[in-house]
Amino acid sequence: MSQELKSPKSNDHPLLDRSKPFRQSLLKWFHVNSKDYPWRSTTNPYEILVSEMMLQQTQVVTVLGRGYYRRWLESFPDFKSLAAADESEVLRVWEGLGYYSRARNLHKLAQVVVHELENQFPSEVVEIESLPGIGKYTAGAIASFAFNSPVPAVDANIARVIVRLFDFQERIDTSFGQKQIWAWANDLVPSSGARTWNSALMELGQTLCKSRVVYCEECPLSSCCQSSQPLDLPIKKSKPQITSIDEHVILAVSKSKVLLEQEQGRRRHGMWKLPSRNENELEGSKLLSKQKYGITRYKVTMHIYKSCNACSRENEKWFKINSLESLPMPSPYRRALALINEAELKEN
DNA sequence: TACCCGTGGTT
DNA sequence: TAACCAAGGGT
Repeated sequence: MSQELKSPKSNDHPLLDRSKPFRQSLLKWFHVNSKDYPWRSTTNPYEILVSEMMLQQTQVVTVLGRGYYRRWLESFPDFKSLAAADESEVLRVWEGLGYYSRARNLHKLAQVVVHELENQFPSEVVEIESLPGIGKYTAGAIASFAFNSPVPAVDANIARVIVRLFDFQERIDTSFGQKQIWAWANDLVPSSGARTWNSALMELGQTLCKSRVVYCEECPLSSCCQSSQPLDLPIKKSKPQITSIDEHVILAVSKSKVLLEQEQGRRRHGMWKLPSRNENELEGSKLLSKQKYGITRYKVTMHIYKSCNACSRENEKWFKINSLESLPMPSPYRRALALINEAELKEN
């Protein structure tokens, strides 16, 4: 193969020859422009872990602006309280953030820390990565942010910055591409001050070196950036096409109770939803509403029918309407339940 | 490796 | 406005 890993450590790259002023330039910029996130003002591994799990594939504005981070720490302030909680309660606090396996993994992780590690979160990046729900990025992030360990942590922001800095003209969503980026990140990270370094690199990607907009005039690294067309990088395989599908569910209300079904599969496992029915069972049922929502690569049209004589099937259960708030429920069904008032009126 | 997993902000 | 995509990880 023509794909050879470039090794900046061997000083064969012009960028690394100037590594010292290069670093100082970024750190100076960060000192002036860094944002005041709550997870940046702590070195508590638990609080940093929670932020990293929440921020996977999720924007800062969602985690902070919609109160998820604050509510989580109020509900589960430490490993012990999280380990002791019911999964249902854990999912309820996570509700609306999506990718619910993150919450279940975080729950499991807390139980491992409390019951197997004597409530002591590991400081070695290899041990951190062995915990449930923790991959290479999150392990590096926690090791550097909480313990200031000199390790890289490559998220989408840092990958984009590095790829443009070195003008890497190959796909990054391959094992080779990933190895190259991590090798560069590893060579860039300073032996002391990794916490600030990784934060700075990340924030550069978040604010100036963005995916579809760049502000090179303001960038502290513009003088050593190798890319002439930054918006063409990084190179990835195009995303799969969106498929439209239909979903048929019932809103069954009786005696101030509503019938719900608990998800069993890999998707939204353990959460409650409006029960699914085959379309042919619903002939004659009144269609209350059609609501669209997206999930992964699907655009779903949810058809909601009023059901007058539904019976509970496997994994289905009646809940008092005034108890629904404590159940974990995916957002589309939470919205659909607003129809209850309307449905009840028609029942009476 | 390719695909799966949610949701909502941004362009 | 629809497409893009965000502090990724698991299988």
